[in-house]
Amino acid sequence: MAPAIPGDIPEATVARLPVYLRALQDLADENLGTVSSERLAEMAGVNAAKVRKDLSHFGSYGTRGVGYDVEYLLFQIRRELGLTHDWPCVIVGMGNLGQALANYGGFRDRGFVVAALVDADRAKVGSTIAGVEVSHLDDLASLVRHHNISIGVIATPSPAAQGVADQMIAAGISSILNFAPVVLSVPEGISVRKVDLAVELQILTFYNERRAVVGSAD
Amino acid sequence: MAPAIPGDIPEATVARLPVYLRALQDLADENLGTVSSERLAEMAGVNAAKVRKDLSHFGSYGTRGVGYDVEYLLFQIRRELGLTHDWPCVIVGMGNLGQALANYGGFRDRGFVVAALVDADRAKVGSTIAGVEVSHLDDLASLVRHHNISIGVIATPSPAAQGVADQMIAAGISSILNFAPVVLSVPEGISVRKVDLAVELQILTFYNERRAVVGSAD
DNA sequence: GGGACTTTGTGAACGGAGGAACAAGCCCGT
DNA sequence: ACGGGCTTGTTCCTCCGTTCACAAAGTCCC
Ligand SMILES: NC(=O)c1ccc[n+]([C@@H]2O[C@H](COP(=O)([O-])OP(=O)(O)OC[C@H]3O[C@@H](n4cnc5c(N)ncnc54)[C@H](O)[C@@H]3O)[C@@H](O)[C@H]2O)c1
Ligand SMILES: NC(=O)c1ccc[n+]([C@@H]2O[C@H](COP(=O)([O-])OP(=O)(O)OC[C@H]3O[C@@H](n4cnc5c(N)ncnc54)[C@H](O)[C@@H]3O)[C@@H](O)[C@H]2O)c1
Repeated sequence: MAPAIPGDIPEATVARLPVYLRALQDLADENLGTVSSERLAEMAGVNAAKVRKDLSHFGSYGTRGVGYDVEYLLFQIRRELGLTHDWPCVIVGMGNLGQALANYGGFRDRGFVVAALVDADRAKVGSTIAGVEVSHLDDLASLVRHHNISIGVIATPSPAAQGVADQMIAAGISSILNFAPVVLSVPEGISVRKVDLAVELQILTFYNERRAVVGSAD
Repeated sequence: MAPAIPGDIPEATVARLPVYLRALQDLADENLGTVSSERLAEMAGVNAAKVRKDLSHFGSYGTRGVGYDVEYLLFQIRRELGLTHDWPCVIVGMGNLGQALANYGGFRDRGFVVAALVDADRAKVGSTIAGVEVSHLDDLASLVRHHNISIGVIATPSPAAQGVADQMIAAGISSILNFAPVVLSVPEGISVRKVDLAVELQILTFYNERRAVVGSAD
């Protein structure tokens, strides 16, 4: 899961940058010129010192006594995250989840363009979802090359996930977002992030159960 | 995001239990009687020592020289996670994502029963999704009481999320899984977990961009 | 029954992340 | 020009989590 050696930015910091980014976009929408680390921290749901330390990894973007320039900080974080250009993506597996993802406008808004949709089921190939035609898995490599895709989203059933990942990597994809509840094995240099909803729910039940026990002990 | 004081189990351990659980279920399906920490670690994608230390928090469930009894360990982890009984859930917001979630069989399989579906749009209320009738948001409290729901899933647009969360909490829900890209503020004692796909993608682009820079420097 | 082998459970070292606190630096009003 | 008041950038300390390494404990086979 942990991507190889990232440089010198702590992984925890990287994971927070998108949260700061979203908060800053809200501030920009309200035409706020500057923001203090305290306010930004509150919006992001973290500690103010953490915000300052995170941002200091990239240089001194703030002004003492004033705060951070919203627009400038937005630009810097976007640059750090590589969001200065769009990222073409391919979604593999156009079932329940794949279709919901394809129809979701929130990706496009943030610079993630659904360039291709892929399924192994010939019955689905040829149909159009969210304005994009569904291609067959066999064409994955040529789609990746043609659209210069570097991000792959896996929304297939679990048993197919590893095979799809292998094909993605063979085609040149280096970043994978995996929704199938399996641990993918990938070579060095490939980033994988996994979203597993059942895991999230199970973590919730752990604390729920604990609370019940502790609560009844009062 | 971090749930209050959980007892004495490290948060990181809790987050790994569901992963072990899934691996153990696979082993049980193959009729494997015992498993070593090393094999389990490999399946879960973690370090073997970590597996042993995690499991040791709950007592000595293994046998030296042999490993862990798969069935017994399954039972213990299920018990720890509070998965000995089903958990009724409510999904609020039956758009793209909400419908995909409602139709997803993987929840039911893991003991999460979609007991109620809710939307604010009167045009959607009354329709049936995955065998469950969609109710109006106004009926949330009575649904929660009637079905004894303790888990709420938020799949509404961002601006509605905080309001929905407040209503859930007022109705007695104590665990929330939030898909809207906002930081929810909730009182002490309420667990919230957030799934933000755009954040995941942005983390991937960070490392992708870095790799490109490092790669070209070779 | 005993010795070799396997694997757990845990003590200790290590590294990274979080938070408090403060000096340095900047703005503004006078 | 200068002092008062903010807010950053950073230092230091602490804590949590990871990993190594090994003794304890059990199995298996002869
Ligand atoms: N739907 C959800 O809300 C949800 C939630 C959590 C996790 N997931 C996970 O996401 C994955 C997809 O879920 P779903 O509900 O969309 O399933 P689904 O069965 O509705 O869709 C799966 C799709 O993948 C296609 N497919 C199968 N093998 C393929 C292959 N080798 N290459 C390309 N496409 C292939 C199928 O034709 C089908 O269209 C599953 O792993 C599931 O566990 C889904
Ligand atoms: N669709 C995806 O793949 C996806 C991916 C990532 C994140 N999200 C997030 O999930 C959320 C839902 O996305 P979507 O694509 O399903 O949106 P959508 O617009 O398709 O659906 C939203 C639904 O919520 C209902 N709703 C609005 N206000 C409500 C309220 N106060 N109470 C109850 N219901 C209400 C609407 O009637 C609608 O049915 C959004 O916050 C989105 O950012 C979605």
